[in-house]
Amino acid sequence: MGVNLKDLIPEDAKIIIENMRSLKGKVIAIDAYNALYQFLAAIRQPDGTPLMDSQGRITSHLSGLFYRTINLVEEGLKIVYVFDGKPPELKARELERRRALKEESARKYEAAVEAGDLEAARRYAMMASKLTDEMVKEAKKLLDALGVPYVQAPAEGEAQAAYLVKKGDAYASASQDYDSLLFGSPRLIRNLTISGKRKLPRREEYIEVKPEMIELNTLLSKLNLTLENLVDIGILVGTDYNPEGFEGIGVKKAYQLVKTYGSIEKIPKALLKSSVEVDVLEIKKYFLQPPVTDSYKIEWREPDEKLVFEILVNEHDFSEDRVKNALERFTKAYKENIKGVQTGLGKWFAKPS
DNA sequence: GGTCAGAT
DNA sequence: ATCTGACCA
Repeated sequence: MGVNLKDLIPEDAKIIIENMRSLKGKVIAIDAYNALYQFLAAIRQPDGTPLMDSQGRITSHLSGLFYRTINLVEEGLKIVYVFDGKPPELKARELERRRALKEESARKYEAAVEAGDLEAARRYAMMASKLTDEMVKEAKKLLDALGVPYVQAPAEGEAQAAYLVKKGDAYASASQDYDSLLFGSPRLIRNLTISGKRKLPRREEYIEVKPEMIELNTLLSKLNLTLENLVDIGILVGTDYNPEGFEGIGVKKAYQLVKTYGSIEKIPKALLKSSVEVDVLEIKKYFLQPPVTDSYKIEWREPDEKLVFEILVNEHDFSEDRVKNALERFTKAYKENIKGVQTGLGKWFAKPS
């Protein structure tokens, strides 16, 4: 779920990316869990059935990962995925909340199928989606075959992605969630896709969605806040580490409280009612100093087309023609946009193939 | 979510 | 050239 800062971000703190070319050559650290989960939830038939191979294994996440990665590389972006590690103990309640929600959704899905309500079936199937360890493993395998790098975070992927951007190893983090901003990412890109039509939930309407970038510094100065203030606001409205937030506090009140008292610690306890015990300081510390690692290498390699074929076509029944065509585009894009412009000695010593 | 082909 | 909708696995 992540922290909901949507209504806190002023329109003029968003940079709408009208043309992907403006990101050409930039390293973008994509929150892998966030991307895979969205593919898994969205790539389904009208009745909610996901794409599956002949052995009944779900392939929606692989389809999304494959085609979107190719599109982004074709636009000249240097993609690196960041995978979650072990979730912190602080997240236990949120994980339990999600598990319960999925269980509930699975029940509602069955009921909707029973009632023949396709629309509801699809909605609940989406909500019931569970990204398994096996799916994550398969995704990493595909990335290895494509020569697209990924970083394994020790804990939260969003924190590691933010760290890559802070260090300058990536230009921006990409996720639908705002958490990487709280983890201090200097730039966050949301809606990072090429084809920008999205169906509004519960409506027969489509809206055009364009990628948008939020710069942390711009955001903080527009709101006249420090990063610590922003973290405090996040905690007041609720984060993965205190999903309940505080009673009656949304972004508006949270902003006022932080502005009035200077920090969450100084807000009178009487104003902060919560159904559960919340260790505010621990959460705050987690956002400001999350576990991250320096042991990663971000290098793009030429795709191993045979291996990609083996995985997608032979193992998972993707159409040979489609994969072939997509790989052709990808290899061409790799050569033009990544290989040709990679710095360092690598290219001089690259093995002839 | 993304592709592809047919319609406009 | 852009849009629509069926299909993808």
